[in-house]
Amino acid sequence: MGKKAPKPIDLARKPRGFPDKREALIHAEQAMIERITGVYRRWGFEGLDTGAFEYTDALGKFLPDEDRPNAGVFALQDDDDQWMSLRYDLTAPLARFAAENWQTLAKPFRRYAAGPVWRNEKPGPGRFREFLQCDADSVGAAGSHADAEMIAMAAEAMRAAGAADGEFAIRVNTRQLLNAVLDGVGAASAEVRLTILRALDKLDKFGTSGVADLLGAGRMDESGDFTKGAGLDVDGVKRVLAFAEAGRETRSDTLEALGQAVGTSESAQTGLAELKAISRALEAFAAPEADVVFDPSVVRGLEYYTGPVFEAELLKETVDEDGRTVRIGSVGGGGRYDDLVARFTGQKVPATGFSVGISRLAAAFAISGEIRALNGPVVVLNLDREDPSEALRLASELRRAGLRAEAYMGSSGMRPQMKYADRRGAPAVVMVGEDELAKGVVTIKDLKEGARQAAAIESNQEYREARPGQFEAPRAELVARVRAIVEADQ
RNA sequence: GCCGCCUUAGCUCAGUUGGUUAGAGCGCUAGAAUGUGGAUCUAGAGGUCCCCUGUUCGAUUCAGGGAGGCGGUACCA
Repeated sequence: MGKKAPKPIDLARKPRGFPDKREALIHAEQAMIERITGVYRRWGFEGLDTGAFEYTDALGKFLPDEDRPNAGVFALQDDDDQWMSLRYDLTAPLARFAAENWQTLAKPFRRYAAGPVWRNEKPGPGRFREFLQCDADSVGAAGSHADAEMIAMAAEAMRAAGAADGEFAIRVNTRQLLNAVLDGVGAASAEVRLTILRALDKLDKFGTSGVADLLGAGRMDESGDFTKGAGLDVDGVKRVLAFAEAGRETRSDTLEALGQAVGTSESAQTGLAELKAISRALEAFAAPEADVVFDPSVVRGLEYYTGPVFEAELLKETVDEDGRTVRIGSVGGGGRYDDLVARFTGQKVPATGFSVGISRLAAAFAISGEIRALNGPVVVLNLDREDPSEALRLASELRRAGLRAEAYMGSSGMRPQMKYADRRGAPAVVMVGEDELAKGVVTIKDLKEGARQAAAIESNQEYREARPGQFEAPRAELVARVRAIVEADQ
């Protein structure tokens, strides 16, 4: 009795979709944000941060008097019983800010923002309930050249985030053309129109036959679950598919193909004119042809987009450590939302914007093993358990010279201290014991070099005598010798 | 939400056709090694076999229910 540890009171567990992030991931995400906001700033956008919470009605949907105020968003009631929600994107808070400060802003108001957003949805690979977005928006900018600017800048942001030639594409479409097609097949009810749009959006996922099923009777997924379709007849399915698959290699070829697939209605003409204007502007921006494609199957969210819509897709295949291909797909998106600010001001304000999903992009890089562990600090071993002063002094000296260094703060002996340095990824270890103090030297061990040399050593005895990677240096040379190791290691 | 699969040591997983002491590899701790990380050898610690109820002389194993995880699908402003 009494030997076992007491039973824990609480389980250490974490809600799904709220990821813990270790150093390598934190650095990767922050570097990505810095590079992308760098692009936004260079294009003339200014920073604006807003708080995590907004009043629920300011976010537009999910009113607090509905049955489930928390569906989709995380909501709670303030002291005065008003419902507040954690922001689910950075665009809705921007619309609120722009409306509140409209009189004092230089128009168009061009701002960028980066930060966490929250969605109360089921998480999946690369999908979280708390994740980082990095946005740019122009509020008060009408005209296709403003949309084209977003698109060209999105491509540049993707490159800045680390996607190389051919590893991503910005896929562009416009709501006007989608409306033309819906009208063309006589889809009158909102329900059927929604179902058709959702089916279209899945072209890259399910292919032609899967989308044909969804446009017609319905589709069975691989677990046996059935999704009801839009109920179009054979001719209707054919016409929608002909439109969806009008995408061609080049933007001008796609425009030509679309001209035939989309008819002559007013919205068809408007949509084609939008894409043509975007195409012209993209050439002026010198956006590489392969970066931006026109793709009629792009739909995006159904709530607030009113004109051009676009999506940043990671084309590079992401393979996890078990060799399985993980589907990442869209890592960003945007479009024109001319009605969002009008909710607050009553007056129509044209706006267009773009958002990069930092967390998903970083997750994609992490899954395929591209995020490397960072070097740890130089560790100064503490060999005098009675008085650690010498170790503290040496570590301070290294820090003052700008090196990342720490004195060992635990209570273990030398072997565990070496092990600790190894597991921290320390480039070097500094040792000063009685011998060194007496001789006025420091012992420095280059851990990476040591491991390299030790790989060739067979016997224990030889290993013990070799002390690979280790050398003595005059105390005065401490900083210079350690710096040489650290710098060689980067 | 709906569908499928899964849950045994810190991790990855064997196994028990219902039976007495439930295993491996990795990791961890200690030692070989008298101030020295990785590799090597030796020893050791570590378990509510997810939870509840039922069937049974007996349940980690069977049945029902629940929870959690993974995947698909729906939704995704």
